[in-house]
Amino acid sequence: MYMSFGDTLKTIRRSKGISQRELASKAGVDFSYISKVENDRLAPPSAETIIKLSQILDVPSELLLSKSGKVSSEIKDILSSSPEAIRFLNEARQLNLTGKEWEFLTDNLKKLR
Amino acid sequence: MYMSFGDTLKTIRRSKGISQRELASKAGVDFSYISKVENDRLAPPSAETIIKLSQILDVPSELLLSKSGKVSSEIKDILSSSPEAIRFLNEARQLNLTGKEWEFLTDNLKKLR
DNA sequence: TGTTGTGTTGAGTATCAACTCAACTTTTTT
DNA sequence: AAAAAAGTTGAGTTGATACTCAACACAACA
Repeated sequence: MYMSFGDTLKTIRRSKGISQRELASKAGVDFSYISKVENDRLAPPSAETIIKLSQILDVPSELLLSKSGKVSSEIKDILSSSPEAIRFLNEARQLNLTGKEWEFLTDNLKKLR
Repeated sequence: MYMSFGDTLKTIRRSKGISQRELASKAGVDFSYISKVENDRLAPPSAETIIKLSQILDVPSELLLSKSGKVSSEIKDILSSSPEAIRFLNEARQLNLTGKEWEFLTDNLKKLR
């Protein structure tokens, strides 16, 4: 069952017992903005704000980032670093890898060095 | 020696013996826009326009995309598809892989299936 | 019951991305 | 040297992104 960005944020926030106002002020945005985002009345925040929210809520940022369709500047950096990295991702796309397979690749990464 | 997006585009275009006006009209943008981009007076075009330009110039799109800092919608798709893919890239970032290593990973990808 | 905390809504704003259009200059060709 | 082609520049436009601010609603608890 698919959960939107808004639903996901709302669920996490509630599970941590923190109000929209508190989350918003810690993240440096208006609380009404959080409300709208949680109800999918506005698009997800910027990658940077999503990362802040994740830190405040103490969840891995990949969770919300992946639901947002936004790309962090760190990831942009690595894609800027080499055409080969982009090519790798394009190849990977055609294989439609599962989460488990990505994890396998992450493990393999360590063996590379 | 580093070449900016603009320099790269200009060099490729000239090597193909095609004018700004011709490139622009084929890509569906104004020629003056190409001029400014080539001289780095404007930021690189959108990922989609970069891909068009690459096709017209008959070069792999990764070349210009990597210099642009832009991310194609295809790549965004795969990052939206799983947090594990994002995690993989973040891990890879810390290793600061070389082009050769990325190519190695691309080859490995095929063995995965 | 009223006031305090929490969530929702509408309308508006600032900044940026990705360009266009018109005028001009420089270079190349004949 | 004149004309045509190619390139440059400034100023402006359009739409999206990423929000804010003020007003209101609702719920709960003292």
